[in-house]
Amino acid sequence: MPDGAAKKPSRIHQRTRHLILDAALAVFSAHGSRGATLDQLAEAAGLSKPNILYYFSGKEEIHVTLLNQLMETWLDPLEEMDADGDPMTEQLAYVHRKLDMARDLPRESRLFAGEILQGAPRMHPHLVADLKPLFDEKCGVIQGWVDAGKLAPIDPRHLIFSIWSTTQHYADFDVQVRVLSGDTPLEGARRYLDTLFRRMLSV
Amino acid sequence: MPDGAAKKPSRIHQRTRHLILDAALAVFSAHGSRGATLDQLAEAAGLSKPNILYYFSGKEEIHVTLLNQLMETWLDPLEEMDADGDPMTEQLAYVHRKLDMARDLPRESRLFAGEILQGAPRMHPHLVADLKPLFDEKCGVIQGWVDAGKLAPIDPRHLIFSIWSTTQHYADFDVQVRVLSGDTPLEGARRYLDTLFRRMLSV
DNA sequence: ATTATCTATAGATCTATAGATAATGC
DNA sequence: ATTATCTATAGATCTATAGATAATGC
Repeated sequence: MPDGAAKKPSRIHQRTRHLILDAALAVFSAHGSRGATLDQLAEAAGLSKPNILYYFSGKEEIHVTLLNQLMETWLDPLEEMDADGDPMTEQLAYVHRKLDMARDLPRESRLFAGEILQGAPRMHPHLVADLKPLFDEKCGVIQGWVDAGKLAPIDPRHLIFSIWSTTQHYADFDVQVRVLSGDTPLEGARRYLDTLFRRMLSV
Repeated sequence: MPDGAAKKPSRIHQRTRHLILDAALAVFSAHGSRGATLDQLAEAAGLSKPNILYYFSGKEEIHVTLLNQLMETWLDPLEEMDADGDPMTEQLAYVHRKLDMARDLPRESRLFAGEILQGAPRMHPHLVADLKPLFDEKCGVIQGWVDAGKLAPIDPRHLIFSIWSTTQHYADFDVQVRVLSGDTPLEGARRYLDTLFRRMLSV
């Protein structure tokens, strides 16, 4: 093999990697970084423990890989907020995208929540390097809309925090939400949050 | 000792129990149920491992004791919501109490969040037996205010969820909040949330 | 020939106990 | 006398490796 040529991963290799990462998402999001064991990963992936360690150097590498992939997914909906769009429409669309993610990607939401809850030991650099610049940019956009009188005056930072917290709540605190509201209340949540932010931001 | 007479715990016993539980709150909230080790508990409490097990039958009992105590603390601010008070004042006061708790009891907030995040394996019965009835009662109170035209029409359940999520966010996602907003932003949070719920609930 | 997988197990970490000793309260 | 604490370590659990075998791709 020539110098510097990357070894092309086989199709089986790629498929098994995905299999392991998907199993790991389930296990890590349900039991936490420390609660997850190689036994559980192997069981969930339908592989032996040594086989998992053939694909990843260890439990920690699997976890870190998962979190790195997640960061991109997590930034996407904020990136889509369009400075040239209608301000109110853009905000409500962002709320809806985040709520869709709470519904469709609850394991990812809980994985992220667990990491932040414990002080972001693995993700802290990502937060500073990737999330912070995007956050600042979008805060600037929102502040611009406020200054132009197109949104009611608010602190953009806290607006974004409240959008994150209210939407992710339905994924992260799912058990509690179920106990308290009986049914799966995502339709009601959508109506409520739409009203909440519409009233908040109307000039 | 007569039949059925409880053995009176000595003063040292009570003090050491508290010492252990306080250390455990720090360790469990920072590392999760599985991430916390007896070594860390002993270190944090300044005691030997066997001494800790002299006071509690094991790690699990310490964790459960912590969560049981927490449930009461956690219900308190909701219990204070007064059906005879002024509706808007009561709602905003509740928001402020919850935000005070995020500031003053962040470890408790994170301990609770971690437990719910992992499906409430220990607290689920408490949620059903203690939280649900109180939640339903207060939802009824809020619905009464809405029906009487004293609050704007909203679903009380989602209102409460949004108060919980927006306030606890400042404790549970503290690291992220710090990275993104630079300073400790609790004064700004108070103003923002006051405005948010005032606009939401104004008739 | 190389890649992918397994069984068996070594080594590390963590929980909990055995057994001895010191401190406290009648 | 009882309560509280310690050192040393047994036993359980978990991560990772050794070494052999099966499957895949030139």
